[in-house]
Amino acid sequence: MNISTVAERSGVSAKMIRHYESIGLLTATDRRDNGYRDYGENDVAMLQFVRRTRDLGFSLEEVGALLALWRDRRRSSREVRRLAERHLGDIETRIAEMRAVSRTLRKLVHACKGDDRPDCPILDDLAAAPRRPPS
Amino acid sequence: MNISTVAERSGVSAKMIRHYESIGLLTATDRRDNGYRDYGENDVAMLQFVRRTRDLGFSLEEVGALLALWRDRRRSSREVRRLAERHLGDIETRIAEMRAVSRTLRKLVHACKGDDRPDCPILDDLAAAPRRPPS
DNA sequence: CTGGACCTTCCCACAATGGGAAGGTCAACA
DNA sequence: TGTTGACCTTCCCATTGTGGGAAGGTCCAG
Repeated sequence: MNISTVAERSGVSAKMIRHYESIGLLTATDRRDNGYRDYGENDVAMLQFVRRTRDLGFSLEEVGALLALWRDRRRSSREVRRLAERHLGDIETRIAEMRAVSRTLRKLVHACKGDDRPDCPILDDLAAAPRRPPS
Repeated sequence: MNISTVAERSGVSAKMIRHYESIGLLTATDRRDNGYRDYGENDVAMLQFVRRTRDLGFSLEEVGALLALWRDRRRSSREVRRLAERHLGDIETRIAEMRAVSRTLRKLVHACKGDDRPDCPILDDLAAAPRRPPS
């Protein structure tokens, strides 16, 4: 199977497959006589795994770890779970930060008339940066 | 005022101040005879504005636009508000996406025993990627 | 045999930030 | 006065993940 076929079937672009191989995330696949990479069904499944894992926001490093655990029949689910928990924690932290930003922005947008005149609470707030407005 | 002083007072690192200048986000400041950049109080305020704007997640391009509006006494608050609204929309979209990821991860983590054994719903789910599990 | 659709590698770009090298300058203290 | 340490300057490199595109080889259908 050519790279573009496996790319389409897995949802990982050919560009990225080559890149993942080059950084060692994926073990290099066999080449045909003409130098073309040659993939099988297992590769489709593996790349789908990568794709899904990326979709859940895991870094490529984490994807590598998860791939290794996936392949390791003697893994402990504890390790997998720990990895997922840590990532979940990161996500939740980032969500919390973004929600704080979102709240602030909503207030500011709300306070701004949005008309032809220059007076603008948004700019005022940005200019008055250092002090934290009392929530 | 030297760059490290203005950096400390504004919360923008000296490295970044130089960088912002190099990409044209900031107009180049005056130099002393020895070639050192020289800053005044206005620059502190301006960099604080940049810092705060960055903290709210605006891109450098948007920071530039906001800086220009801030300086333009004939601006319309409409323009400022539009910019802020667009950014707010982006943030909210991203939050929604991350919350979906977070929900999925929470379910998976919950389903995984996290013991010494290899059975792991997390890996199972990642492997079964393509289909969307019914929520 | 030719053209279009593949494939290969290699370099460049992005966003935003930081690290660090190599070299010049300033100020304080012995 | 000389040295030392803390500044400053520019320049290049790394990060993270993805894509664009060039230059060149290959394959297949008409």
